[in-house]
Amino acid sequence: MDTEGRLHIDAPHRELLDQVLDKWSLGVLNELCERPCRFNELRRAIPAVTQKSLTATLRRLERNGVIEREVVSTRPVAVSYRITPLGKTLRQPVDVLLAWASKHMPAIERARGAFDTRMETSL
Amino acid sequence: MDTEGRLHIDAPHRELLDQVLDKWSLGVLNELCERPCRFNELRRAIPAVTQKSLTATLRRLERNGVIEREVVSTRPVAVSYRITPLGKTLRQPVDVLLAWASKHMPAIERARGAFDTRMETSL
DNA sequence: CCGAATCCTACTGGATACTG
DNA sequence: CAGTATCCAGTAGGATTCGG
Repeated sequence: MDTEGRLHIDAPHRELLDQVLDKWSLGVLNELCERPCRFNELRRAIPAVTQKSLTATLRRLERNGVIEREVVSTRPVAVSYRITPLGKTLRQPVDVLLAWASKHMPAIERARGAFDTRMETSL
Repeated sequence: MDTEGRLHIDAPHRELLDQVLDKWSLGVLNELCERPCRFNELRRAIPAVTQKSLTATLRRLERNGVIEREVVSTRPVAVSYRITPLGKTLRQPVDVLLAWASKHMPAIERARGAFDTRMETSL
Protein backbone atom coordinates (compact mmCIF):
# COMPACT_ATOMS: atom_id res chain seq x y z
CA MET A 1 0.00 0.00 0.00
CA ASP A 2 1.23 3.42 -0.91
CA THR A 3 1.20 5.82 2.01
CA GLU A 4 3.12 8.67 0.44
CA GLY A 5 0.22 10.76 -0.88
CA ARG A 6 -0.64 14.15 0.53
CA LEU A 7 -3.47 14.51 2.98
CA HIS A 8 -6.12 17.09 2.28
CA ILE A 9 -6.41 19.30 5.35
CA ASP A 10 -7.89 22.76 5.27
CA ALA A 11 -9.78 24.96 7.67
CA PRO A 12 -13.29 23.65 6.90
CA HIS A 13 -12.15 20.06 7.37
CA ARG A 14 -10.48 20.82 10.66
CA GLU A 15 -13.49 22.75 11.89
CA LEU A 16 -15.78 19.90 10.98
CA LEU A 17 -13.68 17.36 12.84
CA ASP A 18 -13.58 19.67 15.84
CA GLN A 19 -17.36 19.89 15.85
CA VAL A 20 -17.95 16.19 15.48
CA LEU A 21 -15.08 14.65 17.47
CA ASP A 22 -15.04 16.94 20.45
CA LYS A 23 -14.92 15.86 24.07
CA TRP A 24 -18.50 14.60 24.48
CA SER A 25 -19.65 13.92 20.93
CA LEU A 26 -18.36 10.36 20.73
CA GLY A 27 -20.18 9.40 23.89
CA VAL A 28 -23.42 10.94 22.65
CA LEU A 29 -23.14 9.29 19.25
CA ASN A 30 -22.38 6.01 20.94
CA GLU A 31 -25.62 6.16 22.92
CA LEU A 32 -27.76 7.37 20.03
CA CYS A 33 -26.40 4.69 17.73
CA GLU A 34 -28.09 2.17 19.99
CA ARG A 35 -31.43 3.87 20.49
CA PRO A 36 -33.09 7.27 20.58
CA CYS A 37 -32.60 8.94 23.95
CA ARG A 38 -34.16 11.65 26.04
CA PHE A 39 -32.04 14.46 27.43
CA ASN A 40 -31.76 13.08 30.93
CA GLU A 41 -31.16 9.57 29.68
CA LEU A 42 -28.06 10.91 27.98
CA ARG A 43 -27.00 12.69 31.15
CA ARG A 44 -27.25 9.46 33.08
CA ALA A 45 -25.48 7.49 30.36
CA ILE A 46 -22.57 9.94 30.39
CA PRO A 47 -22.24 10.81 34.07
CA ALA A 48 -19.29 13.19 33.71
CA VAL A 49 -21.04 15.62 31.37
CA THR A 50 -22.71 18.75 32.71
CA GLN A 51 -26.09 19.88 31.47
CA LYS A 52 -24.58 22.90 29.79
CA SER A 53 -21.97 20.93 27.89
CA LEU A 54 -24.51 18.30 26.91
CA THR A 55 -26.86 20.95 25.55
CA ALA A 56 -24.04 22.54 23.58
CA THR A 57 -22.93 19.17 22.21
CA LEU A 58 -26.45 18.22 21.15
CA ARG A 59 -27.01 21.58 19.43
CA ARG A 60 -23.72 21.33 17.58
CA LEU A 61 -24.37 17.78 16.43
CA GLU A 62 -27.88 18.73 15.37
CA ARG A 63 -26.60 21.70 13.41
CA ASN A 64 -24.17 19.49 11.55
CA GLY A 65 -26.96 17.09 10.67
CA VAL A 66 -25.71 14.00 12.47
CA ILE A 67 -28.52 13.89 15.05
CA GLU A 68 -32.17 14.95 15.10
CA ARG A 69 -34.21 16.55 17.84
CA GLU A 70 -37.90 15.77 18.27
CA VAL A 71 -40.13 17.59 20.72
CA VAL A 72 -43.20 15.76 22.02
CA SER A 73 -45.63 18.34 23.36
CA THR A 74 -46.85 16.65 26.49
CA ARG A 75 -46.80 17.98 30.01
CA PRO A 76 -44.00 18.20 30.85
CA VAL A 77 -42.44 18.17 27.40
CA ALA A 78 -40.45 15.20 26.22
CA VAL A 79 -37.51 15.68 23.89
CA SER A 80 -36.04 12.78 22.00
CA TYR A 81 -32.72 12.70 20.19
CA ARG A 82 -31.93 10.21 17.45
CA ILE A 83 -29.14 9.61 15.02
CA THR A 84 -29.64 10.54 11.35
CA PRO A 85 -28.55 8.56 8.28
CA LEU A 86 -25.69 11.02 7.90
CA GLY A 87 -24.75 10.39 11.51
CA LYS A 88 -24.60 6.66 10.90
CA THR A 89 -22.03 7.16 8.17
CA LEU A 90 -19.76 8.69 10.78
CA ARG A 91 -19.62 5.50 12.73
CA GLN A 92 -17.20 3.58 10.56
CA PRO A 93 -14.48 6.26 10.50
CA VAL A 94 -14.79 6.62 14.25
CA ASP A 95 -14.57 2.87 14.68
CA VAL A 96 -11.37 2.80 12.64
CA LEU A 97 -9.96 5.51 14.85
CA LEU A 98 -10.92 3.76 18.08
CA ALA A 99 -9.54 0.49 16.78
CA TRP A 100 -6.24 2.25 16.14
CA ALA A 101 -6.28 3.68 19.64
CA SER A 102 -6.96 0.30 21.22
CA LYS A 103 -4.36 -1.50 19.19
CA HIS A 104 -1.54 0.94 19.84
CA MET A 105 -2.37 2.05 23.35
CA PRO A 106 0.36 -0.15 24.91
CA ALA A 107 3.04 1.22 22.58
CA ILE A 108 1.88 4.75 23.29
CA GLU A 109 2.00 4.25 27.03
CA ARG A 110 5.51 2.90 26.71
CA ALA A 111 6.48 5.92 24.63
CA ARG A 112 5.03 8.23 27.26
CA GLY A 113 6.88 6.49 30.04
CA ALA A 114 10.16 6.67 28.15
CA PHE A 115 9.64 10.34 27.36
CA ASP A 116 8.77 11.22 30.93
CA THR A 117 11.84 9.52 32.39
CA ARG A 118 14.00 11.17 29.72
CA MET A 119 12.68 14.51 30.93
CA GLU A 120 13.12 13.67 34.61
CA THR A 121 16.70 12.50 34.32
CA SER A 122 17.68 15.53 32.25
CA LEU A 123 16.65 17.93 35.02
CA MET B 1 -22.67 -4.67 7.43
CA ASP B 2 -23.69 -4.73 11.05
CA THR B 3 -23.39 -1.36 12.72
CA GLU B 4 -25.16 -2.14 15.98
CA GLY B 5 -22.17 -3.03 18.15
CA ARG B 6 -21.08 -0.87 21.03
CA LEU B 7 -18.13 1.47 20.64
CA HIS B 8 -15.41 1.33 23.21
CA ILE B 9 -14.89 4.84 24.54
CA ASP B 10 -13.22 5.56 27.84
CA ALA B 11 -11.14 8.37 29.27
CA PRO B 12 -7.75 7.10 28.07
CA HIS B 13 -9.06 6.70 24.52
CA ARG B 14 -10.55 10.17 24.48
CA GLU B 15 -7.39 11.68 25.91
CA LEU B 16 -5.29 9.94 23.29
CA LEU B 17 -7.44 11.22 20.45
CA ASP B 18 -7.29 14.71 21.91
CA GLN B 19 -3.52 14.57 21.97
CA VAL B 20 -3.13 13.25 18.48
CA LEU B 21 -5.97 14.92 16.59
CA ASP B 22 -5.80 18.40 18.01
CA LYS B 23 -5.80 21.61 16.04
CA TRP B 24 -2.26 21.50 14.61
CA SER B 25 -1.30 17.84 14.83
CA LEU B 26 -2.78 16.83 11.50
CA GLY B 27 -0.86 19.53 9.68
CA VAL B 28 2.38 18.54 11.37
CA LEU B 29 1.87 14.85 10.66
CA ASN B 30 1.01 15.70 7.09
CA GLU B 31 4.34 17.46 6.61
CA LEU B 32 6.40 14.87 8.43
CA CYS B 33 4.81 12.04 6.46
CA GLU B 34 6.46 13.50 3.40
CA ARG B 35 9.91 14.22 4.77
CA PRO B 36 11.75 15.07 7.99
CA CYS B 37 11.50 18.77 8.77
CA ARG B 38 13.29 21.38 10.81
CA PHE B 39 11.37 23.54 13.26
CA ASN B 40 11.20 26.60 11.04
CA GLU B 41 10.36 24.54 7.99
CA LEU B 42 7.26 23.42 9.82
CA ARG B 43 6.44 26.99 10.77
CA ARG B 44 6.61 28.02 7.15
CA ALA B 45 4.62 25.00 6.00
CA ILE B 46 1.83 25.81 8.47
CA PRO B 47 1.71 29.59 8.39
CA ALA B 48 -1.13 30.02 10.88
CA VAL B 49 0.62 28.26 13.75
CA THR B 50 2.51 30.27 16.35
CA GLN B 51 5.88 29.20 17.64
CA LYS B 52 4.45 28.45 21.05
CA SER B 53 1.67 26.24 19.74
CA LEU B 54 4.02 24.47 17.37
CA THR B 55 6.44 23.71 20.19
CA ALA B 56 3.62 22.36 22.32
CA THR B 57 2.27 20.24 19.47
CA LEU B 58 5.69 18.77 18.70
CA ARG B 59 6.34 17.94 22.34
CA ARG B 60 2.99 16.25 22.70
CA LEU B 61 3.40 14.20 19.54
CA GLU B 62 6.90 13.23 20.59
CA ARG B 63 5.69 12.17 24.02
CA ASN B 64 3.08 9.94 22.43
CA GLY B 65 5.69 8.32 20.24
CA VAL B 66 4.36 9.35 16.83
CA ILE B 67 7.26 11.65 15.97
CA GLU B 68 10.98 11.74 16.85
CA ARG B 69 13.22 14.69 17.62
CA GLU B 70 16.86 14.67 16.64
CA VAL B 71 19.30 17.37 17.70
CA VAL B 72 22.33 17.95 15.50
CA SER B 73 24.94 19.75 17.58
CA THR B 74 26.26 22.26 15.10
CA ARG B 75 26.46 26.04 15.46
CA PRO B 76 23.73 27.06 15.52
CA VAL B 77 21.95 23.85 16.47
CA ALA B 78 19.79 22.07 13.95
CA VAL B 79 16.75 20.10 15.13
CA SER B 80 15.05 17.63 12.86
CA TYR B 81 11.64 16.07 13.35
CA ARG B 82 10.60 12.85 11.67
CA ILE B 83 7.66 10.51 11.82
CA THR B 84 8.05 7.17 13.63
CA PRO B 85 6.72 3.77 12.54
CA LEU B 86 3.97 4.20 15.12
CA GLY B 87 3.18 7.56 13.62
CA LYS B 88 2.81 6.05 10.18
CA THR B 89 0.15 3.67 11.45
CA LEU B 90 -1.92 6.71 12.35
CA ARG B 91 -2.13 7.81 8.78
CA GLN B 92 -4.74 5.36 7.56
CA PRO B 93 -7.33 6.10 10.28
CA VAL B 94 -6.85 9.81 9.68
CA ASP B 95 -7.26 9.30 5.95
CA VAL B 96 -10.54 7.48 6.53
CA LEU B 97 -11.71 10.38 8.64
CA LEU B 98 -10.72 13.01 6.09
CA ALA B 99 -12.33 10.99 3.32
CA TRP B 100 -15.55 10.99 5.32
CA ALA B 101 -15.29 14.74 5.82
CA SER B 102 -14.73 15.38 2.12
CA LYS B 103 -17.50 13.09 1.01
CA HIS B 104 -20.15 14.48 3.33
CA MET B 105 -19.11 18.11 3.46
CA PRO B 106 -21.90 19.20 1.07
CA ALA B 107 -24.60 17.44 3.09
CA ILE B 108 -23.22 18.94 6.26
CA GLU B 109 -23.22 22.44 4.85
CA ARG B 110 -26.81 21.97 3.77
CA ALA B 111 -27.70 20.77 7.27
CA ARG B 112 -26.02 23.82 8.77
CA GLY B 113 -27.85 26.17 6.45
CA ALA B 114 -31.19 24.57 7.24
CA PHE B 115 -30.51 24.69 10.96
CA ASP B 116 -29.45 28.32 10.87
CA THR B 117 -32.54 29.46 8.99
CA ARG B 118 -34.71 27.40 11.34
CA MET B 119 -33.16 29.35 14.20
CA GLU B 120 -33.51 32.71 12.47
CA THR B 121 -37.14 32.31 11.55
CA SER B 122 -38.05 31.14 15.04
CA LEU B 123 -36.79 34.36 16.58
C1' DC C 1 -38.47 17.33 32.24
C1' DC C 2 -35.66 20.16 29.34
C1' DG C 3 -33.37 23.57 29.01
C1' DA C 4 -31.76 29.10 29.06
C1' DA C 5 -29.25 32.66 31.64
C1' DT C 6 -25.79 34.16 34.69
C1' DC C 7 -21.59 34.11 37.09
C1' DC C 8 -17.11 32.72 37.72
C1' DT C 9 -12.69 30.34 37.12
C1' DA C 10 -9.04 27.99 34.71
C1' DC C 11 -6.85 26.96 30.90
C1' DT C 12 -5.52 28.05 25.88
C1' DG C 13 -3.28 30.36 22.81
C1' DG C 14 -1.43 34.96 20.83
C1' DA C 15 2.14 38.74 21.10
C1' DT C 16 6.47 40.00 22.53
C1' DA C 17 11.06 39.79 24.28
C1' DC C 18 15.06 37.19 25.41
C1' DT C 19 18.73 33.03 25.36
C1' DG C 20 22.27 29.20 24.02
C1' DC D 1 18.08 28.32 14.58
C1' DA D 2 15.23 26.64 18.01
C1' DG D 3 13.42 27.39 21.46
C1' DT D 4 12.04 29.49 26.77
C1' DA D 5 9.76 33.12 29.61
C1' DT D 6 6.31 36.43 30.50
C1' DC D 7 2.21 38.83 30.05
C1' DC D 8 -2.45 39.07 28.70
C1' DA D 9 -7.06 38.58 26.35
C1' DG D 10 -10.46 35.41 25.00
C1' DT D 11 -12.98 31.37 25.78
C1' DA D 12 -14.54 26.82 27.43
C1' DG D 13 -16.70 24.84 30.85
C1' DG D 14 -18.45 24.04 35.90
C1' DA D 15 -21.91 25.63 39.48
C1' DT D 16 -26.01 27.63 40.28
C1' DT D 17 -30.36 29.68 39.51
C1' DC D 18 -34.58 30.35 37.03
C1' DG D 19 -38.40 29.44 33.38
C1' DG D 20 -41.84 26.97 30.05
